[in-house]
Amino acid sequence: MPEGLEAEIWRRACERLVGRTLCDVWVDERVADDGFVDATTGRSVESIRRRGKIVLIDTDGPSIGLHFGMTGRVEVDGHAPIDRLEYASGADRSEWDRLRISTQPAVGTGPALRMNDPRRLGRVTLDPDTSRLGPDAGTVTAVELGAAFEGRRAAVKTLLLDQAVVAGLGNLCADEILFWSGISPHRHVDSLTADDTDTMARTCRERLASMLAAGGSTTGTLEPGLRSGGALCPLDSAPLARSTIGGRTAVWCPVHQR
DNA sequence: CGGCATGTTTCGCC
DNA sequence: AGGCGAAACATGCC
Repeated sequence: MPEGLEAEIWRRACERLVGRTLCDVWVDERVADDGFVDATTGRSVESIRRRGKIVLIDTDGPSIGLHFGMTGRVEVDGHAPIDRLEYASGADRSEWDRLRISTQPAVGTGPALRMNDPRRLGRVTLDPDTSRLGPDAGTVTAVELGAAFEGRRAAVKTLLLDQAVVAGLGNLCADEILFWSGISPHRHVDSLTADDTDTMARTCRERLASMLAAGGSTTGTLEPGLRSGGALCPLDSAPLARSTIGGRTAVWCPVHQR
């Protein structure tokens, strides 16, 4: 699940931690920065932010960075804002827990913040470096997108997934943006017109807002059920195409995406 | 068993 | 020098 939209859903859930003190911190040391427990225990939570796909929990000490990899998810006060992970195990085993933090005051039993990640590609960091992230996909402007593409030649799909170009897009949202922009994922950015980048930036803002309201990156028109093969384009009923671009599977409509 | 999965980093090759 | 593609990482599921 974890694209920028899921990070935003979890950021909102984490806001209820503001004002509390972190009193009991446990972390899987294989996914955390050295000294994480000592640096965070006893700190109080001041604010929650998000940059791209990273949730930042600001304390009166360091900021905690949560990155979710492919299968990470979060529970706050025992509540999971997103309970079913696409392309991940439906199980929820405690041995896959990577972070557990109890707070004072506590709400209910169990940890106030819990991150569970079967595949262990997620990371828990101290003061994560977000300086290389591009503009957020949810608010990106045509000017910003044009500037980010300047001097680049790679396939547009590859650049949309590059967090230094635009921050927050994952494989599903990138395909969704291209689908509604009418642009093939194979197009190289040096062939895009000003109209193309304008359409893409506007589509980013509109579709991401709509998908966030609907529940995240699986709620697009190009929903996961259409990605397996043999599905038809919801716009013109042409068979959808699949190919590998930038190491990821792209799904698109060869008829209306050019 | 082989292949694939909402992600990032690293390593060579231009 | 820096962009680019493939491989690596780690684990579960179909």
